[in-house]
Amino acid sequence: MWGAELVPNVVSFSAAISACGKGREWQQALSLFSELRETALEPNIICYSAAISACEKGEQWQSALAMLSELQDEQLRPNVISYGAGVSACKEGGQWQRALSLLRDLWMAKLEMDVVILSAAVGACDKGGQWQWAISLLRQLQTSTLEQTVITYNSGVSACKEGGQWARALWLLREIRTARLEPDAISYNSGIGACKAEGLWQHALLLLGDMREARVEPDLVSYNSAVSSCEFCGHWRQALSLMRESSEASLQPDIISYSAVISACDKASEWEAALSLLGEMWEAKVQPSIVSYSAAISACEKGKQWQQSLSLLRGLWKARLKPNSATTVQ
DNA sequence: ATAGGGTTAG
Repeated sequence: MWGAELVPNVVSFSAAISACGKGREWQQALSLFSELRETALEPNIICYSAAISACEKGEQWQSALAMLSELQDEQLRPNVISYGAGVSACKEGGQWQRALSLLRDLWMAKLEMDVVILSAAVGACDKGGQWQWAISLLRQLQTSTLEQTVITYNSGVSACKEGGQWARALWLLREIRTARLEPDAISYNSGIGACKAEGLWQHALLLLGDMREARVEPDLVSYNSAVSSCEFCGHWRQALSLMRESSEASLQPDIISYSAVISACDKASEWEAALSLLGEMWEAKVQPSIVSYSAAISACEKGKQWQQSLSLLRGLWKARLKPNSATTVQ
């Protein structure tokens, strides 16, 4: 552009910054922004929003918020788009208080609230472990004139799950229908995930059944979540049988499926089953990870199979996976 | 002409 003696304007800078954001090149986006500052051009709200979004995609919540305050210093008014990118950046960084504070700013600026920014805020509460706030935001949505979406509910179910509020999670799952929306696989999967608590594996299985009945095909995440609830309860046979069931449903068990079942074996001190599953992974061309190895090693240790533990540790090294603190042989 | 934001599994 320079070579052709064409001078980029604010529009070209905005487009370029946005392109960097989409390509996950946040440093590049910010350096373009400082380049823009060195010209006689005045960055506008669109440039700023593109830069904030690039920070968000690069998980740089501090930079995103810095840009948001900088644009206000420049006497520019943030709009829903700038705030939306900011809330999302806070969500990624687990900064739920800051996300809520941006929501308040948006309200104070009398800007129109929308369902996506509210969902992002619910997501921030989810990540920040604030299920009460997540529910409170969801209630705000319900009493507003905004069109509700299943995604907001999904974030809410997930927040309850993260907060260990399984009954509330399942209650919200039911509320989706009350709101005349159709729960999708993610809704059910979050609900199944919420059943990872003492004695709740049967609930997880019931939800799998509910899904089929509602003609929402369980996917690998559904099965893996159910396996995980069995793992939590130490029901390794049930966990294994669920993994087999997923195969029959043409869903190839992946690294997460195997790791969860091997962890279930560990919990039940079933070292032989753990080892056999680890071997099966190789056959299925699923590369074991540090998680699967750790679980198998722990199972062997519980069974006092020191030789096996050592041999697995060596296998870990050979696979060039760094052992972590969970893989110590006493 | 140029900007954007939401959900699930080890």
